[in-house]
Amino acid sequence: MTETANQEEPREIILKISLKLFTQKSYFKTSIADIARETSISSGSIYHVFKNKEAIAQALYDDLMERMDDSLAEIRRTHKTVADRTRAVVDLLFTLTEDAPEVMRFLLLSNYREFLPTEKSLSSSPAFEGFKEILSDGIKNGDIRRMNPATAYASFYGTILESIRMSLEGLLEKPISAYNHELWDSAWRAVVRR
Amino acid sequence: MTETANQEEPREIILKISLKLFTQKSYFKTSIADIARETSISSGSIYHVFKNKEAIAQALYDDLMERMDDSLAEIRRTHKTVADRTRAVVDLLFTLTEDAPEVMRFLLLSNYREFLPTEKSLSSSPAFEGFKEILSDGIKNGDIRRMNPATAYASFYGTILESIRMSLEGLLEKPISAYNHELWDSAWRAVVRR
DNA sequence: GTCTATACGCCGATAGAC
DNA sequence: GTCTATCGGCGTATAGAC
Repeated sequence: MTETANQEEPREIILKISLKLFTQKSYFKTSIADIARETSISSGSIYHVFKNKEAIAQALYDDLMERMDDSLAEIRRTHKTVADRTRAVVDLLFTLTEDAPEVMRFLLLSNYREFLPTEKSLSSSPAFEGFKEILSDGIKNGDIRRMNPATAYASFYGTILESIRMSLEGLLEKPISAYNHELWDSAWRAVVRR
Repeated sequence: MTETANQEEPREIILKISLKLFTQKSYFKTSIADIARETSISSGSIYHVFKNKEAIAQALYDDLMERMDDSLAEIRRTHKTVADRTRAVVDLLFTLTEDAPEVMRFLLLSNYREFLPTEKSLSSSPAFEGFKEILSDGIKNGDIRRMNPATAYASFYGTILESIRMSLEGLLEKPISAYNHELWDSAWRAVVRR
């Protein structure tokens, strides 16, 4: 660490502001000049840190996904049953929705594949493949009824992700965590064995 | 009708090609020059029909939503129970996904609110409000268990819309209609009374 | 109502001084 | 590693002939 503590690095400032702007006005309507103005970092310096505009979005995506992967690993370590693990995943996603809504906006509403054309769709990302696998494990061990894994995923996470979208759009009266139990229960009913 | 029959009007040609391009490469990466080339209509003529690029997207959206509204009205007329109506809605959406995937891409994957900032989110559109209402009716008459209507919507249509997204992304082995029964059944389990 | 030609602003990216 | 200045190109939209 060559920096004095408490000083936020330019890279982090740029990423933070870019996430805000990309989710507020969309990637394509955000110019480097916008980012320069809001960060008080000149466009020249921005290009010193990132090769181009797309590289900013890519770094954002990589950072978010790494956090998601870490959280998934933590969940696998601290929870063992399918019910507990899915509950923890829902907790994680709802907590993110409340504490870092821009992150969920970026993942669910920004259509990031338009500007990161090499990235996979959200449901094919490593983290979400992990979420799928939790359900597949449940089919194997009988906690979840015999069904097509894709149907199980669409049912369980479709419910959860749609409710997050609604929350981000301001369509829920209360913070989404208030519906945590009810939504998990509803999603679980769709897949639970009897 | 001042046209000889069988001649497709410029407006319709422009809309058809624009829908294709907007969903293939996204609205922001599609230029008027692209549309001019693919339609063999000059950019000058395109601007004669539409005030600007956004007006093309708006016309597309309005046309799609009008079709959706009509289909919803038809469903209400020809089906009476909540189960039958939701089955018909799922049929409608899956048929659209197979026969006019660009339409579903536009509605579900294009994030149209980025370029049509005055439009509501899909789940707040008149057609989808109607889909919601079908579920609310079910809560009233007892076919659906007592639950928050937003939760019912997220559960039922979250399942259906997520599966459509997966189908559009090529993540399902078979055409989505092959999963019609299984998906309706799974979505229904989440909300049905007992 | 169709075309060609072009104006003009915006924005990503670079050059180069400090 | 930060800045200012600027280039080059693209893309929307318009002008105006036919």
